[in-house]
Amino acid sequence: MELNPTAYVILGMVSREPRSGYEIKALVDDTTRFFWAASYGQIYPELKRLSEAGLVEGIDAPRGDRKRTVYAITTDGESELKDWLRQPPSTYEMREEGLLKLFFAGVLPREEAAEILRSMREHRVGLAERLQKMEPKALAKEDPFPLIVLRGGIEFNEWFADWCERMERQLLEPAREKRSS
Amino acid sequence: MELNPTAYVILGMVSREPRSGYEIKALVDDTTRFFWAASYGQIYPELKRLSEAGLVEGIDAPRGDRKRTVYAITTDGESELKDWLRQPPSTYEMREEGLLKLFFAGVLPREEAAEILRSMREHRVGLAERLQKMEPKALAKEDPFPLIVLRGGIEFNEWFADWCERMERQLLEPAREKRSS
DNA sequence: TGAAGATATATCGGAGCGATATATACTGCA
DNA sequence: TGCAGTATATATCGCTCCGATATATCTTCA
Repeated sequence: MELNPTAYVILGMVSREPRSGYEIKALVDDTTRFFWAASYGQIYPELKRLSEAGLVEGIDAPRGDRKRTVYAITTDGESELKDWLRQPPSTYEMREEGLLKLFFAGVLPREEAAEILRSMREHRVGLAERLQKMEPKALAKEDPFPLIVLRGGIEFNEWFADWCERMERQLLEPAREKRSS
Repeated sequence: MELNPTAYVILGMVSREPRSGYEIKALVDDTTRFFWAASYGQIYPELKRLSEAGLVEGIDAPRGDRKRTVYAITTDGESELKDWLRQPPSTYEMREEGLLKLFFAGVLPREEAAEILRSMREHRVGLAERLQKMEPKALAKEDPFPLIVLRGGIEFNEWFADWCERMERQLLEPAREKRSS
């Protein structure tokens, strides 16, 4: 079975209980978005494909007169999800405009280069706080893994913020030798 | 001036000396790729646009009979680059299949969930080593910023590897209470 | 009653990325 | 000398992804 990672996000999101495309999107935006996003343009077509492949099953679940389809994982879908979880992860990407700017910061005066690090730090501090506010919700669930991942995110952002602070200090400190570890 | 970040990668890469599209691509693959990639399909069209906008200047620089164009930054290009560097960074993305798998690892037995963390750790250790091998080259340049960024990458991967190790231990350690900070 | 916001599905355009096509030039070695 | 393999150089295609938006119905509450 050849599925893209987005398909597995969906399988994972419906693996505990059936959900609509809209609910999946909202859940993704609230949880995995920080390391794996998904848009409507991916979710709805993918739900159709997964349904045709027999990995999920669409169930009519209207709310009032507005029609609504929730998708439940099938036994085939479950084993597909588990097979994927057992493979070593293969996709790792990062896009960080801050690091890019820092990389080219040699064309700026030192003080302006330090400003890049200040912006980066501020952003990471804010992110860590935002994630911290999500902890109670994750703590309330019985599945411990979302909480582990969330705490990893918090720790990562705190590490990053700290690194920015240290690099800023190093940059502004009265230059002795040019560089030393 | 409305430019995408890739355009600024190019401006940055030609800001010290003129380079061909091929050289820019090779440089990106050797340096910024870990936090900002660029493909031929972006670079060559973008060089044309930047040239038309007067931010870079194409110069014929054939090697033997094979034609070749190197691009030099113009004064307009320089101030455009600096303006961009002075804006706070706005793009931050991460795609980490490992964290995604960990997020859903609750459907697996504990030992198999720990295996995800082992794969992730192994990958990060390898990455840190790869980056470490690039240090001498970065140290040889007089611009300190690529070195700072490189060392940040090393430290990040080491932090990540360490986190994976700690989480694996926590996962396998004789479960007392379900969770505690 | 009616405006605002939430739920629900669908689709479009643009950007990014990997892969590949096409040529020429250099390098090593049989 | 021949030639195979690799490096240089430019160009392009198809796919995925993402943000934005369109459309419609439902709920809330002033």
